[in-house]
Amino acid sequence: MNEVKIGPEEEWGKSGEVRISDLAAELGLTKGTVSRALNGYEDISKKTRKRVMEAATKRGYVPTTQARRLAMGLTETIGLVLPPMPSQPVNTFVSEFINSVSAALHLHGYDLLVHSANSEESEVEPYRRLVQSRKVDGFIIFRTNEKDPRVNYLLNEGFPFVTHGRTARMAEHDWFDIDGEKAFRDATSHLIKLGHQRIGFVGGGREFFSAQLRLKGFRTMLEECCLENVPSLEQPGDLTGQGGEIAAQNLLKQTRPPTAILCANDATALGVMKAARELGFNIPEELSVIGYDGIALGAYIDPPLTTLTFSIEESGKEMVNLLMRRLKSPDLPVISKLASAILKLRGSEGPPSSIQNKNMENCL
Amino acid sequence: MNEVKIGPEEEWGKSGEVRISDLAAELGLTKGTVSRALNGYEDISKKTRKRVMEAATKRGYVPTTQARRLAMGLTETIGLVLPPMPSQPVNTFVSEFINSVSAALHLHGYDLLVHSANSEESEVEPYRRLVQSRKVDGFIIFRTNEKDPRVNYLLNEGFPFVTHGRTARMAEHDWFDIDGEKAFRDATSHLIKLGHQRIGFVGGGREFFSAQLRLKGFRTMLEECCLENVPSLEQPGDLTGQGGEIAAQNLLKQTRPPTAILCANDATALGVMKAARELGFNIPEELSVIGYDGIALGAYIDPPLTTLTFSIEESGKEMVNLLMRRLKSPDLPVISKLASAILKLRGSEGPPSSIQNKNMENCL
DNA sequence: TCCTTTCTCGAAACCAGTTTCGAAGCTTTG
DNA sequence: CAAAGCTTCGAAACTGGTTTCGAGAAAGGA
Repeated sequence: MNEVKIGPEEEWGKSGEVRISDLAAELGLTKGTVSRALNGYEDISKKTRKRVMEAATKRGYVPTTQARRLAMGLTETIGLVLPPMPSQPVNTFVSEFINSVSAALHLHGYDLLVHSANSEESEVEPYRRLVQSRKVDGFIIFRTNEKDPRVNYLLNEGFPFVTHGRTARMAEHDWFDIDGEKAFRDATSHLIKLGHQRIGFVGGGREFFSAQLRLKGFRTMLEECCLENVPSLEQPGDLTGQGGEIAAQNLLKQTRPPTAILCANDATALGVMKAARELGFNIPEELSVIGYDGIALGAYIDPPLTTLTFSIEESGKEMVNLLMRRLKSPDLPVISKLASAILKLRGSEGPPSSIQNKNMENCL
Repeated sequence: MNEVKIGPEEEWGKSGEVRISDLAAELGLTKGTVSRALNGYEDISKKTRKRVMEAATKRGYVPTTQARRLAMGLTETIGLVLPPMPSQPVNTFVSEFINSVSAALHLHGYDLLVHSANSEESEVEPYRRLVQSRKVDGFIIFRTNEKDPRVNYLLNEGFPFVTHGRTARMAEHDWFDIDGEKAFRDATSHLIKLGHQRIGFVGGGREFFSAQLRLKGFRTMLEECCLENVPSLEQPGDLTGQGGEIAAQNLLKQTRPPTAILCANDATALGVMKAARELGFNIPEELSVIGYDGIALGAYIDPPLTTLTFSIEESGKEMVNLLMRRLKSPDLPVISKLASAILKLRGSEGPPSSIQNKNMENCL
């Protein structure tokens, strides 16, 4: 019974050793009164409130989070499960994203619980565990697939979450995404205006919905400009540097190689540039390359990589906003937000060596 | 009073809606008995234990984490505060590290709470808040400074933590580090063996202890090989690409520019390479460059960046091991672990164009 | 002055678990 | 057959807070 412990002045140097009951005993009040005084209830006299707050400050009293959350029935924690990392991670999206999400959550009094996926178990298993043990109130999901088991599971549970990226069921959940389709229309258009007519695309694999949308943007713009869509110029890719290398070899060894290659991400673009160098293609004179992600490193290579970039910080903020809204009012209609990427010209693209844009004039 | 609710078979589809009291009521037992049965206490008959466990499985009962942790007086959570990000982050250390730490913690039943530092407040503030609100049992700290306020605060509080990197008070806390001094001795030695005699160093600023140790390794090896330590060849740097550019300009515009530059990290090295290109230095023929960090991207640039690399996964695991040991037995003596980096030759270094290694023979 | 209203706080329930203690009931022993 | 010892479980306290309810005191109105 330490409720009665009003001993002599002990050292209160160490943080977090004062309980609400200690404070109450010291002030001759009950726990409930102290709690209400600190939480701004109206039924506490000004005098008492002041007395309580001063004592709390003096003693460095901070309520124990676990207890508060248990009593209030919430976790104030958002879960983020890291998808399995590529063995050679190239971009800093994840850390920037975590940073931004964490900062935004903090403004709302929420914590970020980061969990790593174990590649040996099902993709949804970490989510299931976090839901069942009630460790989190909601999830931030990124790198969505078109058919995403995580999304299916959480929708089925009725558990709050927001995705970075669209899914087949995007009408049923809040999401934030970058308009990759428009981004690739822009990039394709830029290349066509430079005079390119044979443009390759690398990386439209089935893995990620976003990569498919980028491919779609590419195709759309080709069509709009009356350029033929050559299947052999579309190479799948696993969104890694190595995948880019292989795809570039397939493209550049063709009888009529493309004069420009669009890549679904920067890692791929780096692989493409490497393979191009090895095959003797000068960039950008003989081959233009454009990536997607806006990695900072792209500015330091030779030539600097032209890329599509977007604000990761904004992504994180927006997603947190969507999620907070959902937590406050679970029954609100689903909303989504589409942000745009901008083409950052750095030098890895230029007009093709031999400009022959007769077709274009016919069309436009 | 849902203790008595033994209604007809309802759907138990949604996860986490069964409380221990529901289970107890259904079985005609008390909460305490059910709890003891599930937690392997000896004073429960085999029959009862089996009955309880089967019911728990059938109903999908999973104890509520918050309640369990409150009752047991622990948080089972480790805090990791992200230092302010460089505006142009280049390396993927943070995400890989988080991934590895999180996975390792999970094996011990611990969660990872990731917090971002707010640049407007003191560096220790996030730590103070997490300690006071008792949200974590310990910390993982990385990117230490020699005099590190975070370390000072936690040591003063007697709060458990492990650092990635050494500090001035390393004798007082557990730490893990990469032997950067040895790494740079190796790298310097490698350059000297190739014939370099004027070697520059970029990035030994005061910010990070580790960068100082790298500089120390560089100096030590110069001395061992009887090479003069030329102050103008040591350029400070802020460990960013831009810092590397500026430093390289300072080095390469000198009357007698170095034939090789060692960089305290890869971001710096990329900046150095960029500046060198712009000043017309061919790499590696006219200038060798070596970095530190082993970023995957280094393999894709031209020439591929030679760098010092280490296992981030091992770092994470080891740090978690150290921290778990500390949490179990707070009074054990401080221990530390030093891992080594290996020189990954990729092509950005080679013999200097004009070899003149007369001095070396004198010495060795 | 007495009754009603308002202010202020204590008491107790509650969140969902864990753990200690003691008391039945059964078995073993002398 | 009684005393002693086990086995097994219920009861209750405990973790550290929050919140509801109601009672006593002070203030206001008739």
